[in-house]
Amino acid sequence: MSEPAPAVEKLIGTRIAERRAELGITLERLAAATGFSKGYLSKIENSRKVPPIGSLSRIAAALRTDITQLLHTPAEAGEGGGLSVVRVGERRPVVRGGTAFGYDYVSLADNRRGKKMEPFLFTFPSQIDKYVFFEHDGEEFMFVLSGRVEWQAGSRRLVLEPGDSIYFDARLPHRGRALDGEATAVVVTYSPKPGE
Amino acid sequence: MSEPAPAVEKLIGTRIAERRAELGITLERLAAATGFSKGYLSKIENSRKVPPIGSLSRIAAALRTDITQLLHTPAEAGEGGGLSVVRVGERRPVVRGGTAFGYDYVSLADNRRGKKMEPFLFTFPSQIDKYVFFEHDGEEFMFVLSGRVEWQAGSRRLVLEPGDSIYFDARLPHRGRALDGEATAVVVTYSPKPGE
DNA sequence: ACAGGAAGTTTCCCATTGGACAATATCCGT
DNA sequence: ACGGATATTGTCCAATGGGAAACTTCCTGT
Repeated sequence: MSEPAPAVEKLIGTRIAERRAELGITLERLAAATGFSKGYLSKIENSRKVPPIGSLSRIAAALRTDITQLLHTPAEAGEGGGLSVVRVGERRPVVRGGTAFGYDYVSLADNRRGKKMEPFLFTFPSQIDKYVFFEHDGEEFMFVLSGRVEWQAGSRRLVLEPGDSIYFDARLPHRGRALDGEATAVVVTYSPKPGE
Repeated sequence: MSEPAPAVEKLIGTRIAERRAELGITLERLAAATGFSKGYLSKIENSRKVPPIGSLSRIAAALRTDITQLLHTPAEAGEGGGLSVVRVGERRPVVRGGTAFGYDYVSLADNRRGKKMEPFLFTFPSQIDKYVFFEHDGEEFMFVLSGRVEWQAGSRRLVLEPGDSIYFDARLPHRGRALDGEATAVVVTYSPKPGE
């Protein structure tokens, strides 16, 4: 039986070793910090043992890193993936939602999975069908390109002019509309969930 | 010894269950896809068992997710403002870096911790001191406001005009410069690390 | 050159755990 | 109530996490 073994696990050891080198600390010090024996840690770094999640978490903490850093995806998403360009003329209106809530917006990146941020070009029309609040996990950034936008987030209500930007926790109920005529803005959202 | 144990592991099960619900597939189908028994998977979802990294990786693959998604530490810190506005006139040049590399850029959000995205207003000058590549963890989004920018990411080199945008894996070595005169762009970076 | 040591590796071993299997429980629709 | 799906739980053996300590290198001083 062949082991195709893309083996995320093989990398963990190297990552830990690299990180420890960065910090310039010895195996023994790491052992003291984590509570593991230096022998065990050595085996881990050389990929002879794979720690369970809990242990890896302790190690990550001792190395002042996040556990996800140590698990960093193997194949560096290389060509094809990794990059997406959207030209002015190539913008495609977002399928889901679209103009549904009275806003027009187009996606500024293709829909490849694993993306951490979701960029949109928003157009606030002069009239909005349903002026409702949005409230979702994650964080949101908006940069006003043109027009004036009245923005409400939480208890605050403010008017944003071109060039103004705002960053907020998307769990705050928020909504916005153009004050006179139309307004456009670049909006980037971050969402902890995979997406979809 | 008491176990303070914030236990990242408790969350894994829930994450998997949620993700499986999203996909609308049954335990049995997941069992078939992963090669594990449905009984075992059930225990995992209920946090009665914690899978080792390799197994978790297989599960993540079957759920068409990344392993890091399943381990992602939950929402930390809620309030404390949750909102920050930067007016056109109030932009402050970023301290670290600043014009160091030949680029001018100002932060478009204050430096509160825990922020997931980091928005900047970039100005590409006509002359750049050191035209070096950047390469860091995370992802990056750029929306060109004015001027023409020659951008290189990985092996690709392209010219972006106002309104064009690009999204890419920041591990790809990347750099950019204004083609004629000056150029400005909104740049938003996402970095998996807490900070620094 | 040799003695001391610090950092890292490997061997040996056992207590713990991963994970299959089958039985049981829960939730439908008819 | 009965059947058929899906989910949970108890049992149990093989696999593994992980410690203790011996064994390497590679210094640095005398």
